[in-house]
Amino acid sequence: MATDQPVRVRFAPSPTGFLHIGGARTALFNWLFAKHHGGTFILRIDDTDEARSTDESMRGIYESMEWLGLDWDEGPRVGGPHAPYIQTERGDLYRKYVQQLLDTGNAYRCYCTPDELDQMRTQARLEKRPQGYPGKCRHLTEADREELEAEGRTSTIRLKIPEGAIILRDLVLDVVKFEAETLDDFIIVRSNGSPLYNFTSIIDDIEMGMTHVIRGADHLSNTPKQLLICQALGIDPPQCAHLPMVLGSSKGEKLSKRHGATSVGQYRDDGYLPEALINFLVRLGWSYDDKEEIFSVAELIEKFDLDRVGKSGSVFDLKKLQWLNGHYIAQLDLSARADAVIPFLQEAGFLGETRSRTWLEQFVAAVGDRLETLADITSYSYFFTDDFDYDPKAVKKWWKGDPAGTLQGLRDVLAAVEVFDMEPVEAAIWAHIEAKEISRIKAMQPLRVALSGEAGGPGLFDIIVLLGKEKVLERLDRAISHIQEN
RNA sequence: GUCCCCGUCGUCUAGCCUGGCCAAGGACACCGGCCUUUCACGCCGGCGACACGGGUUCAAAUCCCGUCGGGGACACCA
Repeated sequence: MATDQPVRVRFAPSPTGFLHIGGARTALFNWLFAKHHGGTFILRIDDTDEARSTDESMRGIYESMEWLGLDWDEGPRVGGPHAPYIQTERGDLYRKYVQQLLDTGNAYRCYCTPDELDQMRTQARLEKRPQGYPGKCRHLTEADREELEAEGRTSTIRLKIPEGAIILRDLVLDVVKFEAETLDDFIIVRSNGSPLYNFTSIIDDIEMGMTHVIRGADHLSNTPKQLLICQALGIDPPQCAHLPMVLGSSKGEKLSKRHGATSVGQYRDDGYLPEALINFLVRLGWSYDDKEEIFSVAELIEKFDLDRVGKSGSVFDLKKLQWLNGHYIAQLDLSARADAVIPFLQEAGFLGETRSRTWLEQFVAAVGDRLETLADITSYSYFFTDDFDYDPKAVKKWWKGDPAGTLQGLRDVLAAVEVFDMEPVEAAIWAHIEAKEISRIKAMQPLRVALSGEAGGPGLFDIIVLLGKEKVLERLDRAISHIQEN
């Protein structure tokens, strides 16, 4: 537990699915911790469950981490002094530790079959006894073993749990005490010879020189087991820090699909910016002070540390993510914002006809800070298509009195504007309004509804200029006849 | 059931270690107002919490005990 050593931390997902929000938060905390302390951030793939692990998941995880900007100093694709970083590729590296455990009497072979184990568990449950392994094969003699093996039985290897208390000094939770007797002799090697997570994970942590293990609180009950393995091996374990859970609702449930999107990739596809997600995620369990809410990655690297991580679980609040996202989108300069928004416009089929880069940037500028997600850009469809309806509420409120007459007046004025630029258009409309002695709003809003179908949105002159003279007159004619027909 | 963790506004949290500065601060959301050609932004204001019960103390959100509530883990999953 040499805390004066250079920090080495890891994120060790199992590739059984996409990168989950909770996993991303864990990865982020590890990454920030490493960066803050000038240490090394390692990505390791804990895929000892070969049945559930897929290459696709692995690629998805890399991709999501790269998108978030969580680059790893050692790990798959980049290599490193402890390569390979994929557990199933680490061969029989674990074997010598198993042998040592066996030789020192800290582990033993168990010949119970899964069926027998299952029965014991069911029985224990019925009798309301602890459901852990009762230690049946713990005291087998050499002769017993030979007999069992002669029957053709294969064996798993279990760790022999000693007596006494296990004291965990957690960087987040402080001191947590476990009684060894409440743990059972758990399996560290399957009957087919492959090692299990609780074993490989801590062995790799040691092999790879991790100074800290920062992971979700859902791993807390694994920790005493791993500590015991270290103890049996006579090795100093890394420092632990258990992060509070990310919850899905105020009911305290673990975040799941029921509460909305749970994968990092989904948020990317929904139009969230990585910097917004990072900022949001970091505040789930970590705070800096009683004021600051918005942090750039650089600031986080400077400010993040484990001592300001809280203990209680936090609910994923989409509203707050949206607010942050809106903030970061507004932060983007015009060109970057246009770039960011293009894929979403394409996806919606709005960029079919050629639009000039200039037009696009003017459009994005007109939309301004009205976006909470990049995908929100598609709600401004009337800039791209004539296929829109008049919002009934907008119609009711703004097409009152003699709307057709009002619009006709505006149409005539606009038709007379030669150069359809902002200044002349604006001047013409102002002049018309003054001449007619009507209030601005009573001319502007009906016009807005006619051009966009809506009562809100970007500046009206922006809309007019962006649409162009032809479109504007066309839509005015359409609105006028619509009004007359209804 | 057993073991472990957690418990401040609806939500994220500051404060808790080192009791008094807290008739509990900020942020999101919500509500109202201002700004404005609309919407949004922004600004101003409002609503709103120490789970409960004991104890210690001159004084408790802060320390102690208990209760209740929530969660996690109890696999030849990770």
